[in-house]
Amino acid sequence: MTSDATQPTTAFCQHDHNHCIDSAMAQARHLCQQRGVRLTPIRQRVLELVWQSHQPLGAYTLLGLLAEEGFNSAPPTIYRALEFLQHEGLIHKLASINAFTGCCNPGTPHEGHFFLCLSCHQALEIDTSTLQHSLQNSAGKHGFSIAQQTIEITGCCAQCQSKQNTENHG
Amino acid sequence: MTSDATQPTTAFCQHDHNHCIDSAMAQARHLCQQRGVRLTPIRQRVLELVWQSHQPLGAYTLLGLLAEEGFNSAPPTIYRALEFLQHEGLIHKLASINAFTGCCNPGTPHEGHFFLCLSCHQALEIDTSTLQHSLQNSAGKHGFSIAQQTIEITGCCAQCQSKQNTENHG
DNA sequence: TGACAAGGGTTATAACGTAACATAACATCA
DNA sequence: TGATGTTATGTTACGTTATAACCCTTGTCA
Repeated sequence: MTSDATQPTTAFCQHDHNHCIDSAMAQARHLCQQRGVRLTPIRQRVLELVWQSHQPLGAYTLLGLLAEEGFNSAPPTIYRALEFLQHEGLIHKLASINAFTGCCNPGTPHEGHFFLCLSCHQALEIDTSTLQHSLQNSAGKHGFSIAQQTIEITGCCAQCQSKQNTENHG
Repeated sequence: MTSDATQPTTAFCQHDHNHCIDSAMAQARHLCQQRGVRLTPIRQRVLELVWQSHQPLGAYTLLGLLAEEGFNSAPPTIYRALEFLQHEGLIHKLASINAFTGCCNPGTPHEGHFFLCLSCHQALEIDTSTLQHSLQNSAGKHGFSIAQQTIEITGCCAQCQSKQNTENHG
């Protein structure tokens, strides 16, 4: 098995993640202002924490992180913040692992479709326009009207695969 | 909006469900025997209950049903049975609603892909070979090796849509 | 017949999520 | 300015989903 294929820049690749965070936060502030909704300190901090993590975070993990910073929060607080962020399209929930991750493209409304690496636990949001098409096609055949999509594919990312190959052959 | 399109026979249509259950149970018994694994009374009853229900069942609902029948079970019992049935490909778990549903085609290993109706709460397992193809394609581009797929599409089934139309216009 | 594996019983608890009510912060307008 | 309504957050309690850990029973087989 070779890994010569050129790969797009994704969560699975080395990159300046601080840049991602800054830009995501700026975009979030912009969108909220535009829409006349309030990105309060808690909401903002939750979004930052989600973005800072290299893997999707659970609600209670976030709760713990907030507690460390002096936010005196109980579960409802965090779930409200997460609900707000989801509603504004700033984060996605990963139902299969009960965790949340930042949305890479919050400007345009879309469903979150993900590859989840079982090894490094990172989530890669994928663009699936063709997949979308065949789903709509299938829905049409059954007369089904689509509301929301949960598409979460687990497996092993390219990085982890090559790591494992190195270990096995080294 | 018209609803003239011919539709396949699915969970969303009227049909003799007893026949479904019988045939599913027979197939399960056959598969387990073939594989040398034991379809014990509890496992068998759980599978039947899942099939008897017109909508996916949660673990604790199943627990309640078993309790009514004198099975003196606690959560671990039911989760073990569900794990077994999942492992043998006899049921699927719907992660987005924490519920379980019978697999329509347990002989051939495959992933469960579902339409979930938000109105009648029924689940329709769909065949998605084209979707499969575009997923594999996308995975290939990212060097991602797929293990397991969670594809759960919520919305409104044809039956419920036409019911709602009737109500609105009647 | 005793070692072993598999299945299930039992207790306890972890992890995830929400209802309901109280309070604080903010806006706005007489 | 302060009465009022709205939105956001704090707080308590509890509901729901899932698993860890340990033990006992039963069947199998050398």
